[in-house]
Amino acid sequence: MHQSAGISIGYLADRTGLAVSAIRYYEAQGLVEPWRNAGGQRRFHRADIRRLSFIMIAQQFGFSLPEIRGFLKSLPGGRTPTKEDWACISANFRSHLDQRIETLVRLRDNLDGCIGCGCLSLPNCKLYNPEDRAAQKGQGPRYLMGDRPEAENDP
Amino acid sequence: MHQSAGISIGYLADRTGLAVSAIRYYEAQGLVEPWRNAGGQRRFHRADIRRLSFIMIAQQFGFSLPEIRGFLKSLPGGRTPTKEDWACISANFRSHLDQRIETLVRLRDNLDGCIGCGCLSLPNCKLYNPEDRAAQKGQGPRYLMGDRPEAENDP
DNA sequence: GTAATTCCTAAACCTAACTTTAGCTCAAGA
DNA sequence: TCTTGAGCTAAAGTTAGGTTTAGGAATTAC
Repeated sequence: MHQSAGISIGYLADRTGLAVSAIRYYEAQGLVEPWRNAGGQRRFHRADIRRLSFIMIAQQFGFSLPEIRGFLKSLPGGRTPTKEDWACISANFRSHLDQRIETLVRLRDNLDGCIGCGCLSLPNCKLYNPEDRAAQKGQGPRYLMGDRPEAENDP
Repeated sequence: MHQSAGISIGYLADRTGLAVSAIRYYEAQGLVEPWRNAGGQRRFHRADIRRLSFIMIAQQFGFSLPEIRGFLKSLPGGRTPTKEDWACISANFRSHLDQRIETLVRLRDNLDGCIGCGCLSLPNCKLYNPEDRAAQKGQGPRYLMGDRPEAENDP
């Protein structure tokens, strides 16, 4: 199989707009796996241009490199990914994306209640509701917007 | 004016769910401005509970501390913020939030074209379009998804 | 064939957003 | 009063996602 010489890291950098150092960093993070030529230099598959572009796009959507590595795991290791491989990974990616957007929209809508009440703090504020709070990412404030159910004015 | 003794950093931490060290860090970043008591300990306004909660919420939406400081600048310095003050800042915040969500949705819709074509790379992919690319945050890939208009198969 | 690029590694450095540590002071309760 | 928890500062450490630097080695261009 005349797998060809592969492309150099510099060429890959030119084609993707990434810095050479970033590509080496991605390799260290297991996002791309070049081989080496006789002189020890990295050689990449032409398909890695697409792979790295996918990484850049996913980053724009706020996914971390480990999350992106997870997406990329579904791509075949031995051969060049086909249209179908990419369609599959894209669909998976898309569903995570939808989730992310929905979370933001829900938080925004909750915030709307706060703007309506004009104080960001009353019990009728939805961000204040435990169930809504549970949906938030990370730890979040224990008592959102500064009030505990019982009191605003204890010691 | 019996401005009261103010609240301690530990109490503020308990009420917001933030670490004491985080609150001190926010002070260093100019997000909150406590005064000191006779013994040199920080004292906060009760209204700072709300202020810090706002910071936490804005962070969940992905805003940086400098951006959040910008939002908070519209709050009055001398007096405790009123309902109206908070309504104003919330509206401002909301519009930035809308922008952020729109950007994500637009990117997602562009990605849909790619999923449709199944390859994440053809010229009919919208992420490939210079105008759409211009709308992206950050530098972004120069030739998105791995193809230049002219060629997939040059050197 | 030689000069200019490009590439290599390892290690240090960078920013954001914090946390941890060390050593010391203040305040609150029995 | 005295002990213990809470607070103070300054500096160093941490994670993510890289970049920069230093000192060589391989490639490419003329």
